[in-house]
Amino acid sequence: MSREAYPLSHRFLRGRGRSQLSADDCGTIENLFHDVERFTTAHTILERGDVLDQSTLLIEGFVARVIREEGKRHIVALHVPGDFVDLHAFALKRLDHDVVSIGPVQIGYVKHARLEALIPKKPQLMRMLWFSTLLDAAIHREWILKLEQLSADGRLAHLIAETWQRLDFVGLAQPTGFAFPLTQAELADACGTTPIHLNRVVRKLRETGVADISRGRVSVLDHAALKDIGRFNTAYLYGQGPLHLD
Amino acid sequence: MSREAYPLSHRFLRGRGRSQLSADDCGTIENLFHDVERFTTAHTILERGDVLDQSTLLIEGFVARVIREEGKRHIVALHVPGDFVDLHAFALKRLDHDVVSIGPVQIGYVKHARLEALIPKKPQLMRMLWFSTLLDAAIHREWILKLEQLSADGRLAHLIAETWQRLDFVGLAQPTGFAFPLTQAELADACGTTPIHLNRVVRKLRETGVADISRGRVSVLDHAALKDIGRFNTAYLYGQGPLHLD
DNA sequence: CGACCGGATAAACATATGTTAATCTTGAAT
DNA sequence: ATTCAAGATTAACATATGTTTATCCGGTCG
Repeated sequence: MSREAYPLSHRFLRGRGRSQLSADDCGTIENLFHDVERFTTAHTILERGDVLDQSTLLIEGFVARVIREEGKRHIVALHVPGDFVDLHAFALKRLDHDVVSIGPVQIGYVKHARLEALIPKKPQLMRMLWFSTLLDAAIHREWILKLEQLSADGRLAHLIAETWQRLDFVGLAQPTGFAFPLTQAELADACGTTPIHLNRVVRKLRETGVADISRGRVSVLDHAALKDIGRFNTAYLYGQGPLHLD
Repeated sequence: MSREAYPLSHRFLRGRGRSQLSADDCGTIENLFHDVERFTTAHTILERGDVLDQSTLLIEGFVARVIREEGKRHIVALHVPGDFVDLHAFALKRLDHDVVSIGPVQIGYVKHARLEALIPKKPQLMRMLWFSTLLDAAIHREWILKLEQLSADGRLAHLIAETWQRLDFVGLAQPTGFAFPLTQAELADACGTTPIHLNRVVRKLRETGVADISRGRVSVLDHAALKDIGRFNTAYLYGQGPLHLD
């Protein structure tokens, strides 16, 4: 149904207030995209400093927002299908970070001029677009909290719990876990630690029967323990209705 | 001039694109606020979970966005005069964190209904409001980066450099430093470390002649060293024009 | 003037994490 | 099947940071 009707955008805000969009709005969004692109391998989609006249919707796969400094890579955000990855560029115009694909991805492009034209015509839709950028900011704040509060094992547990929940919003989580193509080095970049130490943590989670991360897949074995270690509370994701997981 | 004309809002977006607001827009903003409040002492202005029908502009002083967990306080954002502290509540409706005053503050309140009414009438103004929430998100990302990348001395140096720059945008920085009422315990909450360790760092910055933090004031002695220690690059603040500092 | 209190400073020790260097697995390519 | 490269794992050691406890300092109030 919605999946067939909106092949590009059916996951946008799913589980987080998509129902507040009218069928008309959903159609408007679906038709915004003038181009769709696929990458099968790791690829830098957008570069820091780029001045943009378009924004990017993630349709399939994972992308990360990355800042490189002194030979190191730091992941400051991770996106799942349905996320409007750099809608913020609509107002900011230039990027303060790179956007890179992790594993195979499919993305859609919208010209800012087309968004511009919607402001007076579709105020409710614009509010939902604004809302989606604020969800990103709420996730940013939670990452700040987890980095201030938790040590490496808590950070990894939190990342897993958050990603599982976000994938569940858009129908891509299984009860046993989820597909997740990040390498340990990339997980370390997202947790603010080193690959060596992250490996210690991965093994510890495995040995304690909490979760198993291997071959591009996360298997969650003890959800309660995972949420406890990561101090994960779903409120900041602003999900609607009952959650499938738990 | 603008200070007298807009006593509440003259600092909003100053140094960051305020010039893109028409005189009409500036007047509209100034007249949005139905109430102004002062607190002379530490005070919880808004609480996590609150459902809001209004948002808050910081007119004078400092406020922090705080998350309390397990007896500890974590500062996930810090605001300076001119910041629309919780404009994001306009779209999110409920808060995922507390907002607390640090030292004496003055704040103004706008009803969401009044903002709502502006969407169709003042599209350019709405875009600037959206823009201001995206600036917050850019700062969030930089905090994530600094927490992932830097150890405690770098984090503190970065916080000082960032705050100095943001205060300079709104005309509240001096060439020698700035008034900053955070205690060492609060600085620790903002840097993700303990008061004891933060004290070590404060002393080190003092002993090495980089900066002196005492009696509610930051004195910057060696700006180049400070920026270097904190890996501070101002680009993410999206300031306009030449910078006074440096 | 003295007492008091929040904040700052300090020492000693335990632990998480970083660093360097190597080795081991695994899956893809030939 | 063999080779190869990328990723994962391990060990040994150095260091930053956390923890606990105590002392010191400076302003405020009686």
